[in-house]
Amino acid sequence: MKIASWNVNSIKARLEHVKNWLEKNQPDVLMIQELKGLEFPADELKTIGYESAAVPQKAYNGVAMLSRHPIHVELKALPGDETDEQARYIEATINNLRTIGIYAPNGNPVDSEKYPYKLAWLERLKERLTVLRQEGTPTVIGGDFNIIPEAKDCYDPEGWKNDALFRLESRQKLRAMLNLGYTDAFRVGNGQTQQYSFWDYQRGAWPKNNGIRIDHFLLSPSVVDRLVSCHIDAEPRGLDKASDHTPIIVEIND
DNA sequence: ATGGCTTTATGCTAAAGA
Repeated sequence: MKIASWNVNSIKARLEHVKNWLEKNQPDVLMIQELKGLEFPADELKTIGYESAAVPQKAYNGVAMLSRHPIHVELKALPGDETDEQARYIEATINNLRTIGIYAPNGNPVDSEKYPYKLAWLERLKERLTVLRQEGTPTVIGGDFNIIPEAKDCYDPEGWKNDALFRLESRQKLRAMLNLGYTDAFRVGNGQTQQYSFWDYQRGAWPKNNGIRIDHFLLSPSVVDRLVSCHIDAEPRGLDKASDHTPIIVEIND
């Protein structure tokens, strides 16, 4: 089973890229982040073989789950705060596997209310993952975590040390989730390699390879045992009118 | 350079992203 995640930075602007990538790579599941609008092209995706479930929001955020298999939606919001209206979470069951797609808050600037919102959101995510671990539910959680796990995941760790994506509090939230028993799938088979999933549109970040690794897959223990591979496909970042993120793909045995 | 691109909004400038 091949599961992918991609922050597309507007599904409307990136639909052709997404369709082309799906037809070439044929994943069983694609988690999409940053739909950036209320319209979702479910019919068009259906014509190329993908069911979909979307949690859209006007102008900002928005996540979706695409699958070649039936999707049973479990949750369309992250539990723990009824007042949170930002579309950042979708949880489903596909092929007896719990699949969760997330778009974690950015959190910048760190002296604004956005940073405590980010940390509180990540704490709620940790609480949800705790429940799933206690249940023993086989789980794959993927998406844009907006967290740089370690220095080797950033082209300039010193320059990023006070950014919300690399601040110690943000990294501690990710580590707390790993400490529940989840595994960063990318680091299982890629050793100490420096690979990135995001390159800024500005300052020639892509041609200079000034990237950061912020899109991740976390696997519960029984799913790690089935892990075949996890890789980042940088090719779509080089396309004309590209998203600033590129897909990450995890493959697990059936 | 507290933002050099890119996208959405019923726009003609602002907000958000990371």
